[in-house]
Amino acid sequence: MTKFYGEHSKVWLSVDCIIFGFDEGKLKILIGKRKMDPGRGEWSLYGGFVASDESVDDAATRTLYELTGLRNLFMRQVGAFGNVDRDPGERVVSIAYYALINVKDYDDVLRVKHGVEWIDINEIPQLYSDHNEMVRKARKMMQQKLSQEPVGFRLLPSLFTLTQLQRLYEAVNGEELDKRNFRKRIKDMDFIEKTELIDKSGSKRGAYLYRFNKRAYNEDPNFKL
Amino acid sequence: MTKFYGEHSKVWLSVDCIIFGFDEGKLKILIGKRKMDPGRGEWSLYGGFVASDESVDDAATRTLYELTGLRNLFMRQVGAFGNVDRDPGERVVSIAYYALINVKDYDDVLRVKHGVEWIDINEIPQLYSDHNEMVRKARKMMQQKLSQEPVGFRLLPSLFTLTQLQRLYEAVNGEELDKRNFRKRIKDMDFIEKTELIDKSGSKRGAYLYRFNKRAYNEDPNFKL
DNA sequence: GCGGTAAAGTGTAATATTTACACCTTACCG
DNA sequence: CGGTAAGGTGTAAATATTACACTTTACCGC
Repeated sequence: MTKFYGEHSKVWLSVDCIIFGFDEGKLKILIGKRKMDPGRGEWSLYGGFVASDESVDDAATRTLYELTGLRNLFMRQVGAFGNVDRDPGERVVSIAYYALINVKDYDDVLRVKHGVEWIDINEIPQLYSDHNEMVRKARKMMQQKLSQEPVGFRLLPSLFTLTQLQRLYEAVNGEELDKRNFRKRIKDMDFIEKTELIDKSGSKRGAYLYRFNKRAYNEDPNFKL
Repeated sequence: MTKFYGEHSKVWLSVDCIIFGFDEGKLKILIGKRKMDPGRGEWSLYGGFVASDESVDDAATRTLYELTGLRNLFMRQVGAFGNVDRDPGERVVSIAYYALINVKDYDDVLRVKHGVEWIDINEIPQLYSDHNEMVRKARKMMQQKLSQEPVGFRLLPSLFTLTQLQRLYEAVNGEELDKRNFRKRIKDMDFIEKTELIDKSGSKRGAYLYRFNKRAYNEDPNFKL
């Protein structure tokens, strides 16, 4: 047990998840009221402890699966949060991760069972411990990522309209975009493919549905939004 | 001790430092031969353990100070590295940090005492454990940071020539820049101030020395390089 | 003292990118 | 069958980026 590093002290390691979703034209994250001490009843990110036989990344993947029932989510590490007194109970260092999910993929029964809710990213209440800081950093990193790689699609259904895509980028960056300029850029990216399908839920006229072609992107990754 | 989280297991936490310096027109980092088991004799980053009474950031600051004798370095977290078997001895999760220092500020006696050397970032040998991965990620983050904020100056003396500054950005980004275009951009940034001082070490003619004015930058932060 | 040398310093034109902007189309609904 | 609300489309101006070459200066060696 203490073959090499016996003189040093150990800490508990946890993971906390910032799960982004896009719904009703708004960027949201999943938070819930904490069900255990310390901090019972406070708004909090969903998290869990890192077990001795799993990597930190695996712990995050497992925690995301526990909460959402979803696998193969887009997930990135936000960073380690390690202030001595960040957890009111004990010394716990937490590694934050963010993930992108399509809200429609999340079974609402499961959501209610875990007691979490989708809250507009601009209306996050005070959260347990340093979770607000985690959310801020996650949001910055996620904004950055979405402007450099075509991962925004992970927040949308596999078929989406250009207006949906535009609203998504507007919500993420907090600024309105010009419709014609936006569509001009989309046209330059051959891996955003127009289908023959039409969505009539958003308008009387109906809008063409598009799809992200990952294979085409890998061949010619000229993403720019 | 186990008031709340007794059923979960704890881990050792360490910090590892990627210390960037700029010398002889090259971007370098400090690495040394490991002096302890496991991994004795392998090339490695400099690191240390996180103590029970210090934050992870504080542990990194302390470790940087131990190695360099310098305080108030520019330092950023790279992330947590948490594979189960990343350390051949025990379960140790490590938080990597990168720092920027002016090579001239580092006392060479201290450097030799710790047995570390400046190695060209493009010629890093195989390192202990997952340290190569840490270096790769640190380099990417540092490139990104230098292109968005005026922190490159932390790698230079407080007075520097435009050629030095250009060589620095060339080394960081791995591509040559056009001298006239580069200087045009510098002229647009009022917080890069020309002094009346002249450096004659780099040329017969001598070049004007410039200085970064942090106050001026805070008032008008229009950095673009 | 003078020619060679090596880095410092300087401007303009062509090209590419980004921005601003307005009207017609379509299909449902009452 | 007129009103409505979202879908869809092109051009010109402004801005940003790139490419490019010669003069100046002071030291050094002869």
